[in-house]
Amino acid sequence: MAELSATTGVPVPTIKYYMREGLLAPGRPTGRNQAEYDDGHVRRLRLVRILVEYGGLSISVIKDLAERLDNPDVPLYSLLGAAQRTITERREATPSPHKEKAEQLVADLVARRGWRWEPDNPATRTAVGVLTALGEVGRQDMIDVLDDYAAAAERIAEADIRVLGDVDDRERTVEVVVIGTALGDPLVAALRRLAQATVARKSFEDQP
Amino acid sequence: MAELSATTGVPVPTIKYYMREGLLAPGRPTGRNQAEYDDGHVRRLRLVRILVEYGGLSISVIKDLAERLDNPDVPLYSLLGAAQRTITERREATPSPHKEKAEQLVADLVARRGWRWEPDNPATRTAVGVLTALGEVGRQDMIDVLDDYAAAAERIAEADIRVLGDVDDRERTVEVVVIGTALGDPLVAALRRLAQATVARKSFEDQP
DNA sequence: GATAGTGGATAGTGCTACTTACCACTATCT
DNA sequence: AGATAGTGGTAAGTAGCACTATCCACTATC
Repeated sequence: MAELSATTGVPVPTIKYYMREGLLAPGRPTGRNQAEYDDGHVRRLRLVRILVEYGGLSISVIKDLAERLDNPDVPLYSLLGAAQRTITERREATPSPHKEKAEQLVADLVARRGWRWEPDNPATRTAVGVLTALGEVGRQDMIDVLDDYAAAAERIAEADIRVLGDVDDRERTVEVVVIGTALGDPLVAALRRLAQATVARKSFEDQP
Repeated sequence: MAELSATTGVPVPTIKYYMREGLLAPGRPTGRNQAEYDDGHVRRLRLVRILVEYGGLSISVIKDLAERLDNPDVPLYSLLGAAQRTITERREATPSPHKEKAEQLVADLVARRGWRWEPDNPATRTAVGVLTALGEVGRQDMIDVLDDYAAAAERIAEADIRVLGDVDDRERTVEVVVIGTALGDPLVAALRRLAQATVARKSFEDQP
């Protein structure tokens, strides 16, 4: 276990805690108080750390994900959907006229883009929630650029799926979805900031 | 105060708490135990709630933001930068060969896109951190689509700046930056998921 | 044979974002 | 005019989370 801790940089008590919580399978026992950990443990531990650190996922969500990953009866396609759904946090907006407008906006956008309309998808709810909030603070201008956001999102999604196409075995596929979803978000956010800094400077220099 | 609570949906004790923490200015006193709250209070309270709920910002970060917003001596450009930086969380990666590669990747990307190279920008650090993590779990394939991500990010940033160009007064400008940054991230993330669902289905149907 | 480490369990920690409880006082309803 | 609910202000308490510390009997290793 000391070795597992050393190669991943995760403290031993934390590893124990993850095992207790079911995020990490126990090692193969080689004696009364000895167990062996293999490469799978290292991979899983790294995955957990990444999801916690960059994805900001809670331990219970990761546990849920880990359980599905470890259960061979769960078919791949449902795993992919579940992974996506689990990672996305639900954000209900309280009913209001703004919410209805927001729902219409999302429905129209989805139709315009030829996307699937999935009202129960947490991503749909989050989009509605964000647009509701924008409506409530009167930021119509931000709602107006929604199509640009959507086009950009589609481009990202295409890249995501391209990556997925290259992967064959089950464990890896799910790993890519989980990591890609959890790490892609902060990555896009970071790149957005970097681009903003440049674009902003450009347009402020033009008219200072 | 009951009215303030009713129009925003924030419980009275929470409003008191926010005032104590300096996120919200006290009302104009009209008597020994009575005060008046105006539209500015409603706006600010909504802003705080949005940043907490969708932006996932901590109270102390929001306090920092609120202080700058309320201080007329802080020039606009520094406020914009501060807002961006405050909202972005820092994510240091521990030194490793992967980290060096990641730094090189980001530097190259920035150069390729003609962006400004800002090594101390938390967004740069986050990008490096994410790429380091990807390297550590051996997800080279995800690193390969970085340019698509960057192109999409640039498109989003352009939309962001376009919105900003339409705003004139100080308080509103900062509000747009803060809200746009804090709400844009989850919005993009949600749209990405929606697009993924469609794109994935398309490519899985082709080869089931 | 001393020391450090093991798997396993329970209890404790530090942090954050609120909530509760209390105060003296006052607006408002009846 | 008296009961009731609400006010601003403050101090103390709470719930949840992600660990972290302590303890245990035991064992591998120096």
